[in-house]
Amino acid sequence: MDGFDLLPHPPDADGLMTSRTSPSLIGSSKRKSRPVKRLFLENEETEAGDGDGCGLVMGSQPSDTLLESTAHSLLIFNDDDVAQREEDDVATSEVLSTESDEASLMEQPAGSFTNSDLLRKFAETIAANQAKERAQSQNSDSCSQQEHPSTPTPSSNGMDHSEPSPSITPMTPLFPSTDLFQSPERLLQAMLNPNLNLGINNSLQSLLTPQNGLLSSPLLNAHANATFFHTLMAAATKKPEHRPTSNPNLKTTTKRRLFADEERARVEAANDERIDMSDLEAFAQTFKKQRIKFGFTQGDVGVALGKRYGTDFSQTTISRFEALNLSFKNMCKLRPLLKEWLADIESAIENGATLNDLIEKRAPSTAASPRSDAFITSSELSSNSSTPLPPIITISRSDPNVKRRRKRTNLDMTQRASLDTFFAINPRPDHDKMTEIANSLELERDVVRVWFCNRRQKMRRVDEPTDSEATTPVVNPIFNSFNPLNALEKLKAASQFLGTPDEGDELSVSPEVEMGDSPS
DNA sequence: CATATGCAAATGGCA
DNA sequence: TTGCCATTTGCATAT
Repeated sequence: MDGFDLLPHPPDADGLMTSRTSPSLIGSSKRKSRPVKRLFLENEETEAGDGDGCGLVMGSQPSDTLLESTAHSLLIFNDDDVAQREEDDVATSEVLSTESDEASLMEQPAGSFTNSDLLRKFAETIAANQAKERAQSQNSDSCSQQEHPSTPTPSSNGMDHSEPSPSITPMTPLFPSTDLFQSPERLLQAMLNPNLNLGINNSLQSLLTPQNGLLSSPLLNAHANATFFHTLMAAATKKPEHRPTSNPNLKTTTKRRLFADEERARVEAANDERIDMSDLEAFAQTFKKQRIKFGFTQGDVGVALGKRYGTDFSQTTISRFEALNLSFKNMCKLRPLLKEWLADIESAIENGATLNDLIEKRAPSTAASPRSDAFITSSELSSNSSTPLPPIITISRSDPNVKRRRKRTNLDMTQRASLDTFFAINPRPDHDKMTEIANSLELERDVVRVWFCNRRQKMRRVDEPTDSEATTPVVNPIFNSFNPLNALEKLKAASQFLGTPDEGDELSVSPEVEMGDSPS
C-alpha cells in the first residue's frame, strides 16, 4: 500500500462519521451534524499528526483525499517550499495520482497551510483561470454568461475537454485581488455562489463540504479551525437565495456588496462558534467533574432536569453531553440547562444541602425502591428538618403545556416482524390501511405511521439508489457514501475549473483499503 | 452499579 | 394533513 492508504483510518478517531448521529446522512452531501467530539478529534488528529506522519486521517471519506489532492496540487504550484519537494514540479497528475507527496506534505510542519492559505490558493487559481477564460472568450464581461441555472454542471463545458495537459500550468500567479478574493471568506462565498459563475459549482461545493472535504482534510492542520469552516460553509451554502431560474445578470456588484456584509456577520458567527466549541468542551468537563464530585449519576441529572424543566433526559443523553457526543447545536441547547442545574446544585451544597436532599429522584419512587431508604439512611439525616434544601432543585414546571416527548415505544419481535411484512407488501399504506395495521398489532396508529416513515427512511438510506451511493460493493463500508467515479468526476471538474490539468484520471481514488468493516 | 453505544423511535421544519 | 428528511433522544444492552 505504498499507494496511500486512503485513510486507513482510525475509526476511533471519528467513528467515521457514519451512522453515529445521523446515519441517514451517510451518503449524501447533506450530511450535516456531527458530534462535537468528532470535530475536536479531527482537529487534534491533524495537529498531532498521527504517528507515522502520514496524516491520512482525513475526514474519512475518500472524497477528502481527492480534495486534498487538489489542494495539494494547488499548493504545490505556488508554494515554493513545498514545490521543492522531491518531485520536481511535477504536474498535478502526479500529485493526484500518487501520494508519495502526501507523506512529505503531511510532514510539513503543520501550520504550513492554514485555512486562509488554502483558500487563498484556491482563490488565486480560480482567478487565474477565470482571467484566462475571460481572455479567450474575449470580452464576455458579464460573468454570468453561461448560466445553466438549473444545471450548473460544468460537465457541459468543463468536463469534456478536460484533459490532461501534462504541462500543468502552474497556475499563474494570480490576482492581486479581485475584491472577491480579498478574504478567504469572501472567496469561499464566491466559490459557492452560482451567480458569480466562478466556475466552481456544486461539484466543488460538495467537495468542500465540511463533512467530506476541506474541513476534514489534514491540510487544515494545526492552525486551521474546523469550526470556522464549518460555520462558514453552513452559512455560505445556505445563502444562495438566488433566483432559481435564470436571471443571470444580477449584477455582481450588488452581490459583492452583500457579500461583504454577510461575510462580516458570518465571520463573527464563526468566531462565536469557535469560542463556543472550546466552551462546550470545557463546560462538559467541568460538569462531569462536579457531577461526580457531588455524587450524582448521569441518570440523576437526567431526572433532575426533568423536574426542573419538564423534560427529562435519559442517562444516555447526559452521557453523550459529557462526552461531547452530541451535535454542536444539541450541545448548545442542553448546556444552559445543565449549567443552571449545576449552579443550583453548587450553591445548594454550599448551603449545606446534602446529596439526598438534592436528589429527588429516589424520593418520588418511595413506593417501591427499598434502595431509596438505604440511601437516605446512609447519608443521613443532616438534611432533615432544618435545611433549606428544596429551594434550588425544586422545580418549576411539570406543567401542563410542557410537551413531553413521547415515551419510546418498544416493539416486540412479533410486532416488528409483522410490520416488516406489511412493509414488504406495501411500504406506504394509506390511512385506513395504517389504522388496520395498528389495530391488528395493538399499536397506536401514530406509532405505526412513524414506524413506516422511519422504515422508509432507513430503506432509502440503505440502498441509496441515486446519486453517489452505489455503495461501493467491494469496498469498505466506510466508503459507502463514496462513489469513486462520482468523486473522480467532481475532482476533474473542479480541477478543471481550477485550471488544474488533471490528467490522468488516475486519481488514485482507489479505495482499496481493506479495512474491516463498519465500525460496529 | 454507572457508563457508553447501537439501533431506531419521536420530533420538528418544510414542502 | 401527509410525507420527507435531518435530528434529537432513549430503550436495551454491551462495557
